[in-house]
Amino acid sequence: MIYINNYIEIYNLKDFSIHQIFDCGQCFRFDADENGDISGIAYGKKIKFRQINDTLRIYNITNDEYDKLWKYYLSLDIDYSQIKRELIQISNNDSTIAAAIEYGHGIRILRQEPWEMICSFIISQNNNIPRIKKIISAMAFTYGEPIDGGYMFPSADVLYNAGTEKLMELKMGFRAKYIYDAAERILTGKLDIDEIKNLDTNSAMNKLMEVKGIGPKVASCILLFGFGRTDAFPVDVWIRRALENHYPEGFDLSVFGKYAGILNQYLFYFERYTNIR
DNA sequence: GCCCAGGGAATCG
DNA sequence: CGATTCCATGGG
Repeated sequence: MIYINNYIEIYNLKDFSIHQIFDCGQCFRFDADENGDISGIAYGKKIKFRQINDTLRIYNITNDEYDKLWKYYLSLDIDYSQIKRELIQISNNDSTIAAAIEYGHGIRILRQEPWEMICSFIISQNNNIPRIKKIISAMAFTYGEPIDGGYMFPSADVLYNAGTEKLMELKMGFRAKYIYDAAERILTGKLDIDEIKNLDTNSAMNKLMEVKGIGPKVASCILLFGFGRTDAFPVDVWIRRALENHYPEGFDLSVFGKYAGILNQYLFYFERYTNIR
């Protein structure tokens, strides 16, 4: 893959760190290389990011594509400074929340592709990040359309036609039947991406949880990272630890409303990388 | 309620 | 080093 002066640049970025964004457990198809650049595939395109201070260079896209797609993918249409102020104000200057926001100052929630997120977070259950990445990579390599520099994430159609036994060969174990069920539901219309987009978050959770292998944690990850639902609050082991450690008396999630999911990411990243055990 | 599924990473002794 | 634990969900 060669990028010949084929890039755009964004200047004066605030609340934006490409390394934090791609290292907070929301995305499984991007990796840092030895230069610190981050490359991967999304929306059927291989792209590469290079950030130096408050300038971001994006290789392999045009300004027009940035305006139409990648700006939203990176949530650069959202004022995170304002969201941070609101979170701190709502929490009455809670010291943990302030510290978590300070620590993960450059995190943004990516708006990724819904079907890929459904599969990715089904695969993620009871699993660790290196292996999740391997399985998703194998799915793309084996069943995805080839593009310049890699493979697209495969459609529900090809995954369904592969069948559970062939999916098992990708080392996804007992999750193969869950992927198969999700693919079947997409093909038969029992699960409709556009319908989910129009449901309120609670109804969308329930709809997603009709799929075998999707429980509350996986459903809220899908909504947060694949549908831009920043009110979804996935509770995984790190969030559970964060809440137990810092709020032993209990934590009132409801007051954070539509930004609870963004707070979730600050807390996750803070707990994951600052607290040993 | 409890254990297992399939596997590799992380952590322990 | 080998042994054990971890991980989110559903089914027996």
